[in-house]
Amino acid sequence: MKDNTSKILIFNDKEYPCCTSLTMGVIGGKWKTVILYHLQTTQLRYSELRKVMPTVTERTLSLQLKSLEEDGLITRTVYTTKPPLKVVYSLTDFGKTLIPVVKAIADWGDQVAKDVVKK
Amino acid sequence: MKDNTSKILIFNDKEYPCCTSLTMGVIGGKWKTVILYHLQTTQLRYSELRKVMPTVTERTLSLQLKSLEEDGLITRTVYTTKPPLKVVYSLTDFGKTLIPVVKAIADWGDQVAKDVVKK
DNA sequence: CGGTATCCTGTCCGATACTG
DNA sequence: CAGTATCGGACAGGATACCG
Repeated sequence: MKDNTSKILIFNDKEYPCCTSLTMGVIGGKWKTVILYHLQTTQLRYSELRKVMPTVTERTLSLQLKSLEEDGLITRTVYTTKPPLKVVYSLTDFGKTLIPVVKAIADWGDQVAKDVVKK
Repeated sequence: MKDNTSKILIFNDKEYPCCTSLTMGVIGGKWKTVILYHLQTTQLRYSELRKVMPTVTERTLSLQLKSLEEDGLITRTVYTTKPPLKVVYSLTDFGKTLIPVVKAIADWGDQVAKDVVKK
């Protein structure tokens, strides 16, 4: 029997034509996997994220963090009421389900890279 | 001892600040993982790729295929000299090293998706 | 300290028409 | 059959300055 239908996948009200494009919709973009990579084993403050990702702008980092939070992958916790603020980001349980994916992505990048040390 | 240097990763003459961003630079974008996903187990003709990816435009499919070919992940083989042409795309050995990554991405997408069948 | 606001740029990608 | 040419829109992301 011929199947003239096509299956659409849905996550957070967005439609995707393929399971891989769904995942890429969530962790795609230039910086999201980098953030998740650094949060794999430890929580980090905003300023610590900036240190390990020196080439991202504040605006972009802020937007990407907000997007990851909206998708339920990370949590933002504020530890002070008055400035100086202490804000910490960490993976949620749902975010932790992405660790195998992030590891696979990181490992492949490691293996194929020629690395160069810059001052 | 303090390390004031930062490591830059290089692949195909492009620089990346992190092993994950390198991989995303290669398989990022809206369609590349979808193409690799469909080529995992079998080679496909151009028209067959169009059939399994009905929502991508010809232009974009063509560009993404060329990009994947330039990065050495797929090969393009022409089987005829006169029209109608027969062109087949398949993973290279190097492209096959990405299969675990594509699988991890696809599996996660599968697990979190709610799927809907559309006419 | 941990962000926003504003502005601007590049690039990705879709629509459509045409070709070897 | 398997693409390319041309055009244009949307949006991701950078630069910089400022705010609670």
